Amino acid sequence: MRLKQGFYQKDAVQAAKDLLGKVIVRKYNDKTIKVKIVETEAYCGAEDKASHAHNNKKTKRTAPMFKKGGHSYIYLIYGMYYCLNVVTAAENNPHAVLIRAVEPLKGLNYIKENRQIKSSKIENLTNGPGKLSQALKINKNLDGCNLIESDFLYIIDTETEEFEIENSPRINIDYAEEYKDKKWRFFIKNNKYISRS
DNA sequence: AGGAGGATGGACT
DNA sequence: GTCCATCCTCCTT
Repeated sequence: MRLKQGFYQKDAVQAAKDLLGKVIVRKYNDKTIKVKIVETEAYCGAEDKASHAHNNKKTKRTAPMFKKGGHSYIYLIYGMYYCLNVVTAAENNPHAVLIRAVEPLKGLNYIKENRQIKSSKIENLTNGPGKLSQALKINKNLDGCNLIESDFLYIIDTETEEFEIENSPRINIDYAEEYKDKKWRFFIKNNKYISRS
């Protein structure tokens, strides 16, 4: 079942944990890809120095973070890769969850098609934020889209096996001063598709 | 198993 | 001009 508006009306830390095990559905050109979320990071409102929306900084790029929970926030990083975030909490409270790694469930052939790499290891296809965006053909066109209504990108809840959640500091946010040690990265314990241990 | 180097572009000072 | 919520390949231990 598709996650509804209510699911997203919570702070990013809670949402980052709740999103683990949920399934992202991506459709384009009559193709369907499904992947399970196995690793996330929470970026928490105006106080969080790691967040693009620190001090409520609202620009063309960060505007989607200020939307009501349940929208996407997609930005270009290092000139080459896109990162997919799920906006949470209330309108004008810029919380978002970065999807850092996913596990392929359906459409593996399409994922391989979208990811041209030498390595043939399945784990290397979607175990990082830039990788999974490439695998799912995620780009600026999907920035700010409504995950409750979109036919191209949304998240569903399915029967999943029990799992344990581990946490750690977030990746590559050395600039965030006292916020860089917050353990706001969450991942499924022992899952082989996480970006790093 | 881990580091160097490069690719590449938008946002911001 | 500098900084990035990154990744890939090739190289040395």
